[in-house]
Amino acid sequence: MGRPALTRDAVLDTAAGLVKEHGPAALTMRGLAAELGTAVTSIYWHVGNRESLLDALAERTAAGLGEIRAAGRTPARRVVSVALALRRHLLDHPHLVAMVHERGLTERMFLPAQQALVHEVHAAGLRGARAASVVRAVTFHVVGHVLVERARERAPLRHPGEPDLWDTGAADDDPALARALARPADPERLFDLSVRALVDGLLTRG
Amino acid sequence: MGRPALTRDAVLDTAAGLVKEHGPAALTMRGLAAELGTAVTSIYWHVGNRESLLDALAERTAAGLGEIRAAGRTPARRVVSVALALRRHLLDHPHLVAMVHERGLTERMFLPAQQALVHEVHAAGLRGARAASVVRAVTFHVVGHVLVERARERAPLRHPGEPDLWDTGAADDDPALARALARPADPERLFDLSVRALVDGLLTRG
DNA sequence: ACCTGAACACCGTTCAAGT
DNA sequence: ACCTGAACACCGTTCAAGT
Repeated sequence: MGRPALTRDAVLDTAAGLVKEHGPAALTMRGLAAELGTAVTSIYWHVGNRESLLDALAERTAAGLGEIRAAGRTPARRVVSVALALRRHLLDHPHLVAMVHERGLTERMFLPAQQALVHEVHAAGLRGARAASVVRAVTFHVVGHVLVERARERAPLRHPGEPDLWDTGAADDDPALARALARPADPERLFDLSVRALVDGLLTRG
Repeated sequence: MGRPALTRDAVLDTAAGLVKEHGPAALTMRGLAAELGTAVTSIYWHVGNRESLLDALAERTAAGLGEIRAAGRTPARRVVSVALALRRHLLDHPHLVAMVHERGLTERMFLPAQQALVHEVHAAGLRGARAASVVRAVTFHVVGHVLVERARERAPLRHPGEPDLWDTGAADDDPALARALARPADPERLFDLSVRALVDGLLTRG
């Protein structure tokens, strides 16, 4: 009767739930204790302090990214498909990924994806340090792009007068460009364009 | 005599100093008041609350990025040179830039750089929405790359057993690749490689 | 071994009161 | 118009005490 015994895993589970829903900033020790139905201080016995709780959570999340399968006919397309899948996954778990990222564990998290990329890059005829750089460049690009996207989402409402910085002759004689830059970017299309360009550039260089 | 009158600008100045040195998390209202030699509550009269103080600080920093000059002979090289300069600037002011980024003001901050990029992309013969996408892809890439770099710096000491995930046959028959991926990335070289590839890819596409 | 409440040193913020 | 101290509702963390 009463609550089931409090375990380290139970603490991590409900902590993960809170972070997934409201972000790491919303995870307080007292709130977590309330959710668990225990005293705050019990948590400390099981997981140390808040910092190591978040560390453990990040480890867990980093380990949770499963296999990623490439799709497409050419190596370039297959690499791009991995990048797209990776981006999808990151966007689907924004809070948890942010936590992993802040703790510098992103690289470990991406190990399965990197193995898939290695395979494709080999198929494209690259080997050794050269191939490694390509794999890394692609993962950096994906993570970076998603981070920038997410920052844009968080952006406050546009400040008055900002969009038309591009209208007022800043882009001299190219009104179509001015209009395009005055509009918010379409992250989906932008990502597609840039990974394709990046991968093409990486795979075709001497 | 005594302290010079407390002004909104004085508050922002010393707040900027604290953030620049120790990061936004280290900026407390009480600590700021102590630094200013006033009561905590005086700050509230001048800048509202902590959140709007950080907003104002971000605005300020975003406006502070000056002109960026391109260098090099071909348009591609000139675009790359802008990207390199941008990265330099971001790495030189990590805390302030993080603040701007978290508030989604990065795009505004990069307006001068984007204007330089527009010029070069025009020189490369691209116009309109196509040119706009190239400009955006490059800025996204730069910001994203720097964000990933900075996360890697923050990374804790490597966990035991992690580096050799690549040694133990994960990268089948390419030991040079395995060695390269087991080593930490060289961000300088990686950035150079990836912007060049990206810009090449973007400028040569039909 | 596990859980607890009390206590400490911090936060940001409000408010009534001063000049 | 500007500055103040007291007070409130929060934090994370430690510790002695319970079972």
